[in-house]
Amino acid sequence: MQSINNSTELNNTLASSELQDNRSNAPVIKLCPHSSGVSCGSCRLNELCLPIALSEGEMQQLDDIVERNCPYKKADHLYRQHDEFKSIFAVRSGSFKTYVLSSSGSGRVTGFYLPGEIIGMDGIADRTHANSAVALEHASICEIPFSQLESLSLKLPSLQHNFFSIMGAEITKDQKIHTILSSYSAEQRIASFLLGVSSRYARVGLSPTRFHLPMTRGDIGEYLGLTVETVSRLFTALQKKGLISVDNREIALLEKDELRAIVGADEF
Amino acid sequence: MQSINNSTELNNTLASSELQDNRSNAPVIKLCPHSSGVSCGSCRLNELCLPIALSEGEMQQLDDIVERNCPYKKADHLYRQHDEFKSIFAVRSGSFKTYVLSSSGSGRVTGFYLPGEIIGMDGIADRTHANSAVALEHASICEIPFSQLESLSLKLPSLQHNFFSIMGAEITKDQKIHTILSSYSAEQRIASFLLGVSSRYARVGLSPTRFHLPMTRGDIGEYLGLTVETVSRLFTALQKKGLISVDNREIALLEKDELRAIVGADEF
DNA sequence: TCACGATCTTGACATAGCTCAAAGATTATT
DNA sequence: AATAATCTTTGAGCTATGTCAAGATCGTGA
Repeated sequence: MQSINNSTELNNTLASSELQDNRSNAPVIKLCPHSSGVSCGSCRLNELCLPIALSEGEMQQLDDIVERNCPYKKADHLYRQHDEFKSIFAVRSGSFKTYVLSSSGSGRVTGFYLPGEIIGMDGIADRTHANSAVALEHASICEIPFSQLESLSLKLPSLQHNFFSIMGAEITKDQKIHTILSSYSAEQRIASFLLGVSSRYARVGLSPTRFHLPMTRGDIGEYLGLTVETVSRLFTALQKKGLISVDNREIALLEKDELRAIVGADEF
Repeated sequence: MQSINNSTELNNTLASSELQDNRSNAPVIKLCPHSSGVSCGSCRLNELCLPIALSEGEMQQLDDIVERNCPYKKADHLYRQHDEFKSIFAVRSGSFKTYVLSSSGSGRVTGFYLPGEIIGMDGIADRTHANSAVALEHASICEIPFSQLESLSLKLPSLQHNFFSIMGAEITKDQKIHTILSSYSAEQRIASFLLGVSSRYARVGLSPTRFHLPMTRGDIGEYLGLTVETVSRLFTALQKKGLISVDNREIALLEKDELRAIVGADEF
């Protein structure tokens, strides 16, 4: 079966320079040097990320505080619940989920993060992460130490403005999920979820109609307040209706308008 | 029946000076003068609001951009969905709810805002309010024009820091509701909601065990993803168990520990 | 390559919470 | 004070989704 995964494509494209650099540096001392040829200025995501509309000089100053870490592999944690909050992270490639462990053991997924999106803002208020964040696949990130971001934001009005916007977008997104969880049927939740992933892939230049889901059905269920079984059944049902095609985690949206109709217009 | 409402007390205390000023100014031109004797420095909420830890001089600069508006009466809108975003608002007294109108007519409540809390951050990202905000009772607010807040934040590091924290707290709060909606039973949602309201009243110095709910059962239901009937039944059930006492909207939490046990420890 | 664990699917059944309905209580309006 | 409108409670039955169970499939590491 031929893969229609385009998330992995992006992943490779963006992370390859680092991966190669690291592999060729024989003596393992510092695997992920700060200067691995990647900079905000050269990053294809820079128009979607923190540096939007920054001048060359401003971007350079931001570059100086960004730490570009080793690639993460599946199941590696970026941080864990209750860890001290130090940085926020921009996803460069791959994907992450955030989750909380309920006292009853079972975790609940609170978010998925794709390239160009920012993780870690749950720790800003009380300096402690309220979630854990874990890679869903090979992934790379840019780490931005928060105290330095604050200092730099005082000097660069555009940066402060961008960060306010990014936090505002997170708030708007979370409130939208609130509405979804409090009033949508299972079918509406799944349709809305697929359309949401679609537009987030579109944002980074990937296909909005054919994509790979990096998360399990179980993750999706936890995120949407449904069980694995319900998620699975609905994928099957939407496929039978001809609105999507499902091949394991490869999804194609065949009838976007009908999906939109399911969630009830005024969205997407 | 004697009222155990203490929200109204706070309401009166905080808003009285303005109310009186306005009534005594015969010619109705500008009902709510900027200088009505209230300032951040003299506000009893200043330790919970934007000015936390600001110096005298800094607070004065913040004061200069704050607009203290006419009191709002029940059902008055602060802003409506799709309105241009211009300001954020600090609740000085009374309470508000935010809601979205689904295309199918019925609204969904996305939040409740009590004294000392900030409304309007849903508009920061795309300069348009994603919610409507409406007063649940007589209420007064401080309006902070966002562009001026941004400018001032560049000059006052503590103010920038506070606002980042406030936005971060909103994000953390929204993610917690996500967990509640995606995994709690109706009884857990109600218990969690009551404990949440309790600690928010405690924060502003009111009783955490006896309080008035400014919202209807219907509002609570929309907020928690339940129907009015379920909310009503659960209030009755919790009262029968002796955990709370309910007299219309006057609530007393009789067994907080048992309520905490219902939601499952590690909260509140 | 094989085998094991994780993930996914499907079925049968159970139930929490929804819907519909109607009456009582509270609040707002005239 | 009377009336209307809104809000709240309670009951009875229904249904969407959860639970439990069993197989099928996929991916991974030996």
